[in-house]
Amino acid sequence: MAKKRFYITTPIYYVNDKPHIGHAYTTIAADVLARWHRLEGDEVFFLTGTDEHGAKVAQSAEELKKTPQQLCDENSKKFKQAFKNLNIDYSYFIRTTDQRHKEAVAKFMQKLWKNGEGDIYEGTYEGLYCTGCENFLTEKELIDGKCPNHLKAPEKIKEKNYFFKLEKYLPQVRELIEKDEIKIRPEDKKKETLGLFKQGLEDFSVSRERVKWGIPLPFDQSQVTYVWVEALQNYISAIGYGDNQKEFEKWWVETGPLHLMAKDILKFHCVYWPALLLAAGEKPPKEIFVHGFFTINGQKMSKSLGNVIDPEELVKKYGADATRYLLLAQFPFGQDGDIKAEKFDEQFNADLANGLGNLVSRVLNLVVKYNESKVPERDDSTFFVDKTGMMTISVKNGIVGGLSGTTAGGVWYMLDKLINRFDFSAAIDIIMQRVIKPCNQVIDNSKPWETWKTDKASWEKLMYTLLEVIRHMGWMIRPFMPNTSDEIFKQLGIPKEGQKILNAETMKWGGLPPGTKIKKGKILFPRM
RNA sequence: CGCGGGAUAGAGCAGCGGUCAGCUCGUCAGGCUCAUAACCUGGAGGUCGGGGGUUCGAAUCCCCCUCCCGCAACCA
Repeated sequence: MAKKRFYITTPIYYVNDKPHIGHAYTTIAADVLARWHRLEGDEVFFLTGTDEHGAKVAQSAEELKKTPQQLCDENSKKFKQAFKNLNIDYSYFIRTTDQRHKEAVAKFMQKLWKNGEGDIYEGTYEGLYCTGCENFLTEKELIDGKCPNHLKAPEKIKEKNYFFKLEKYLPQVRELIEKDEIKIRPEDKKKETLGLFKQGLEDFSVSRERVKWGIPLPFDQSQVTYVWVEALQNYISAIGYGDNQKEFEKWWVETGPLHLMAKDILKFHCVYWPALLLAAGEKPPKEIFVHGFFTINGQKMSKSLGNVIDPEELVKKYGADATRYLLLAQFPFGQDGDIKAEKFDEQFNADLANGLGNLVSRVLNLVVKYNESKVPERDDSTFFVDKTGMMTISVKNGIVGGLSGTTAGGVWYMLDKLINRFDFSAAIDIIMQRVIKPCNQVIDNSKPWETWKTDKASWEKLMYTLLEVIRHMGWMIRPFMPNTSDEIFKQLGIPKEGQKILNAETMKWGGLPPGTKIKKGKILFPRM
């Protein structure tokens, strides 16, 4: 666990929509990674924010009789609030209407333009324009050749646009991806990206003439920068591009970003963005991780189907910690997965109430009942072996173990490996299978409710071990469930624990001082 | 042949060349009573979508087929 820097981003979310479960999912994952790295002592910059320009926002604002800026302010606030409710600890929340971002974009675009010598050229954009929407529509959006909102056929219109010479950079970007210098994960998403190259990619327009709500091109004020092109630049404007070279060097050049996102915006991030950066003379992103989509009860999540899950409802029902846990536990992070509302209740009860919560409760209760709430003396000579002969909880080497045949420290080792591989659901499973389950087994086999009377020495060994395992577990779940982690430490009587950093010292066996007065508190997760 | 993914116990998922194919939920039968009607033990339940091949050995690699799903400039 070397001390290093970690720069992680989520996409910035389009304010024309209120936060839904997908936004929450990506952001929670990013937060877990950020927290994990902070625990390891890394210096972390975790960026998220809102994307606020474009015709759609302007249009919605008009319908609501508001200025675009008003609408953006309101909706951006909703995202901030949603993230606060989910206990997201970002370093910086960028808004593309921030002055700083606008200036950075102007500088970036100017660099691409280079007084007409650069990689931007004038061209014509032709599309189907609906005067009602004041927007271009795609063929796909039309119903019977008509705009679905205004029920009339759009006109074919041409406008002057500036285009980016994407084709010039394609070979270079492709090579960078192939060599993993832009590391796209999971592997199948890398394949999918390379597939895009095979299918052919064309230069794309970077400006809009008719759209007013946006950032003007520095070299042609009559045009506004295409939202996507400008939005991508948040990743550099937020860390000082153009106005704080030192910070920019530190995070972009020396550290390099990990862009986290869902697969729908793969092309923008894996192709367009690196190409734009290269054209501007900047380093391409270091790593891009693309996760999957939800389906709800087997159906695609969409507003028109009305099956969108509001993260607020989940938080209201389960609390922030459990919501974070449940979302990440559903399926492997890199893949698509189906979500069913009943499954949340099911897993909440199984893992959190009956598993984690009940374990903490039963262990602390034994201490309250049979040892006057005091942590017993420590005894490292014991280790417990379950029926199959697997070493389940080992204090032999002073560290929590948990896997047959592996060295002590197995659980920590695996957790670190899995989280760094973005395999959150597997990491969660390790905690359930290798920590909580063995503890329950050991308790049942050892019958501490009898031995406190008949064999106090072995009772103490057992109980110290269990309490110390719970302390470790408090650390293990910390990135996923920070509040619960705090609460566990508090109940163990060591509230300061949560302020420490995870390292060889805190991970060592025996961090819980014997004699500590535990404070059995509220039930962590009341059953649904 | 547009690109990509998937098909494994009743349900949801892991495994991706080699211990009896695992886990969670459900189900059946026991046990325990410290705990949030919780926990523990055991059982039933799978010819790993179909066919062919490679291999000493395949759910795992290759080929073909069937069926689902996503993407192809709104949207995590």
